[in-house]
Amino acid sequence: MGIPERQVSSTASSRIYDTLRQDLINGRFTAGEKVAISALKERYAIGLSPLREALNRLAAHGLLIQENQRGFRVPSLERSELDDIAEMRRELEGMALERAIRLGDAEWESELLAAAHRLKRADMAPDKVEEWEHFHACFHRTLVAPCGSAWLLRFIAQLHDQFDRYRRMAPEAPEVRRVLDAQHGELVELALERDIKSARALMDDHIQRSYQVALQGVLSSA
Amino acid sequence: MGIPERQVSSTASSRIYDTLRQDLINGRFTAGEKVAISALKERYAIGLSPLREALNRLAAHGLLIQENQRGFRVPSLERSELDDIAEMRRELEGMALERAIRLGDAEWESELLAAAHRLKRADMAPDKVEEWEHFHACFHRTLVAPCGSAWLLRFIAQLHDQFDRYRRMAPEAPEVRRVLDAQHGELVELALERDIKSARALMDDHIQRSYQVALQGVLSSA
DNA sequence: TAATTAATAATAATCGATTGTTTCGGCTAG
DNA sequence: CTAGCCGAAACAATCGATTATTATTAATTA
Repeated sequence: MGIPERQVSSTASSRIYDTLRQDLINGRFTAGEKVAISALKERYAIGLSPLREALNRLAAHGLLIQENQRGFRVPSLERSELDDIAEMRRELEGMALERAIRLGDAEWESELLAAAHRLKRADMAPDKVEEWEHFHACFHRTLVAPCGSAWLLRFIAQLHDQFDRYRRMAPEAPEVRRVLDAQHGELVELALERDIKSARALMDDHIQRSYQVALQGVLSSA
Repeated sequence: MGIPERQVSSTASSRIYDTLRQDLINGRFTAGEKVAISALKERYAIGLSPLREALNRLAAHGLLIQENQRGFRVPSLERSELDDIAEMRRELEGMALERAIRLGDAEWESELLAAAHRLKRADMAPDKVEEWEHFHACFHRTLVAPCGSAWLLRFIAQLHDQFDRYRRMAPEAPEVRRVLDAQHGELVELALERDIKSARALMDDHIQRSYQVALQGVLSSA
């Protein structure tokens, strides 16, 4: 009753894919280590076939490295790669934000306000981090959603996954965190005012600061 | 010999992946149709497991659409999607070309000249199209190769796959083809002269013309 | 001793069979 | 007629076992 929901059915493949994706982003695997497939099989209590299908997908997304006849490895964390990812985020999210501000309608404004509010209210306490991360990802996705390009959004999502691998590895930086949180609100304001130039500049600064935080993770573990 | 050879071993998975990728790009599957897995199994004489792993990878790359419990479908060809892909190509390849011209060294210049020459000499006769396509892809890859961003190159490669699905569906246009071929040579000249502005403009025009050609494929089949 | 090869263990990849879900055609009730 | 409900057939997903390849260790030789 109620909603005639589609998408009720999932598969073991896609469930383990989601789980592994989260665990990879959250750094629950040591960077650079080889993935022991049969160990995963036990750890997640899943069959080999769906597991291997998920690993193949993750490799295609760049969250794993696949080498013929020798399985999968977790990509190592390299400063040069973080630089690349951050730089691409600046370029692509800047582009997307500009377009979103041009194309976004009233409905977008509402959803953006809602997403920002959810994020602001979310707690960052250790046991609530997952929830905060969810709202944070949602906010950034909503911000650029009406950019008009499915491919641009796809690339940005991929870059976020990569970036978060680094960010979550980094030590906390409360004072930067406060600035970043404030910027979320400011981004909404500028978006509503349709101030493209300032919004892009702020987004650039936002990513740059996040980058600085994430960088500590690479530097400390190197 | 200097280089220790790599990639000697392949797997059934990656072989069928390469084959299917080519066949999808070449339009050997009807756009929008459901993929009959067991039919592919026969057609390519391959087991279910490697086949499914390949399909999962292709879906992650955007060359197939995966729906839980109902297998895989070949994406349909939509004008709006072609517009998106072409626009993204303009943005990303323009960006990459600019950086490549800034960063490319003498070795790059040599490889670029070589790639352009191979392409020029390649025959476009029906039975040699595969070879021409190979050299064409190589040329464009070489052109932007030293841009310094692995992620940018990855995105561009993905867009090329998508774009080519449309282009190869389109009817031949010999007079546009001549212009496009000439532009390859001009792109090399401008790159060697390090004329960033003109090179970007020409690349933009090149993609725009290719887009016009590819568009005929969508319009005629619609 | 160091290098090379042979034997063995570990594990990645693949196969064949089974299970579970969706689709489709006919049937029935309203 | 038409909407809804079986049951059968088709097909996607998954499992358990097997094969092929790589990694490790021991043995052998220069």
